[in-house]
Amino acid sequence: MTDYDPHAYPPFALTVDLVVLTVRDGELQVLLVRRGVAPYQGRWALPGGFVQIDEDLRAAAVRELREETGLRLDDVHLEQLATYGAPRRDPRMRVVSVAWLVLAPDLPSPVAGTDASDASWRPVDGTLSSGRLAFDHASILSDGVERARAKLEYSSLGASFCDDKFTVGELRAAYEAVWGVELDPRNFHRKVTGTPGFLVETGRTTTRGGGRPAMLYTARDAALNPPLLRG
Amino acid sequence: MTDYDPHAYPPFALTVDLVVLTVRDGELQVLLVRRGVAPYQGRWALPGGFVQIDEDLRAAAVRELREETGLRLDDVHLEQLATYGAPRRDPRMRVVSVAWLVLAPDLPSPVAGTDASDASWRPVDGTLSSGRLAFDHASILSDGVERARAKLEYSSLGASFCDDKFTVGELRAAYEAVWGVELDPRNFHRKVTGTPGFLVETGRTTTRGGGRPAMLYTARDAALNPPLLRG
DNA sequence: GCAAAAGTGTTACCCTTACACCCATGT
DNA sequence: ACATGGGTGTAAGGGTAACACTTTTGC
Repeated sequence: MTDYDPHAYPPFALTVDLVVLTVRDGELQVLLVRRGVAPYQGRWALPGGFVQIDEDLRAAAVRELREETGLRLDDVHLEQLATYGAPRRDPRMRVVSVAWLVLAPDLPSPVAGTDASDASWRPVDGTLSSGRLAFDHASILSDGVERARAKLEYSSLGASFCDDKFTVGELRAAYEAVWGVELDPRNFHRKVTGTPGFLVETGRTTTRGGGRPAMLYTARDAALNPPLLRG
Repeated sequence: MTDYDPHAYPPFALTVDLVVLTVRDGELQVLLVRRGVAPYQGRWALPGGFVQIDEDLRAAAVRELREETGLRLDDVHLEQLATYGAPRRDPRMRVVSVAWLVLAPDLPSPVAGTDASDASWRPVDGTLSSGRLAFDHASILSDGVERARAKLEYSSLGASFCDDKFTVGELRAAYEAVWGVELDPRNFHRKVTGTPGFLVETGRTTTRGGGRPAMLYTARDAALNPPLLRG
């Protein structure tokens, strides 16, 4: 960082944009809002908004997540994706946007408590191929999907697409939707249950989905992340 | 992105910071500049500077790379790392910084054409353990090193630490320095030469380093990236 | 009983690892 | 001749992929 004249630095507008991914109806979907004003009026866009001047970047992402999607941080995985700042990406003024990747389970009440006038889940494939998103959001979405696909290979993030308690079959369905492939149920089961630190048995089983009762798992061992002090 | 009042958005100062890594003397080193003014006067910091109001983010990183380190984009690998924007990360005002990761070969003229008053290569290990970098630059450096170590596992980026033409032994030395491990020369050779699209033989050999002449390779096949139109 | 999904066993294959061994140069 | 690093051969072990088979439910 170099010296500077505190009265002469150029001012930038700063936003956060959210790539909120989930698995619905067996396919990867993204949460989009419809723009009510120009530019790109009527077009679909990623949810997002301006960062407040005393607000942490992650806090801004969490706030927009709550305001525009009704999701809470406890429910989802949130990580920084990248920052987009081409000079003309917003035709009105210089806006730099820090994009965040959110992986969310399929929610019982889709997009509850939404701030935006019109928000809905849309299939990622059709959205990207139609090329009709506002601003550079198609590029951001593409990067987010690529990141999600890559991270599922070397992390336990796939569980972020599942509910609190889930079966191995439900987890496999999430992977199949994100990657667009079919996985062998037997080998997938052995792999995820055999990887230490990935799944934790709850001791409970379920028959939702039919067939033989399946063990329910959680993604992390709650005992390893105790709720701070307990008394 | 939501609606906004174009006269009411909060203004942010925007900088780029560079994590420039190289391998020197068999260890991973980072390029640091010494701050001449408060705050953190006299402390080491990452090179960087303000983004101009009509400048692309990557262009700002490339400009700072040239101004502060004398490196050209042709010589190095450059990728966005992450964006840091904690409200008090700069005690004077709200500054958000887009950090970039640069992987550079060990240069014959170290840090030529430097803009900063005092710049030098410093071992990463000692720098991180001393905890004396300005601002949140220790955190940025730590993230950059982690990214570099991770990417070497599933990409051919290790060659970014080598000169234009290099031997398998030189490439192995780069991996050993970044990871801090010893690799079996025989198996390493088989692996990198056997991975399609990683190395391209030049047909030339060298005896620098002693021993039997070693084949010289380049990282990419120039024929696959033709200089646009040629005829 | 039958369909459906869960879960186990088994085997072939591939990639990694460890290390014996040979090659081609400088001194 | 010898040291030095380059490069090949080979065999053991671990993980993956393919698939036969058993288990336990709902209907």
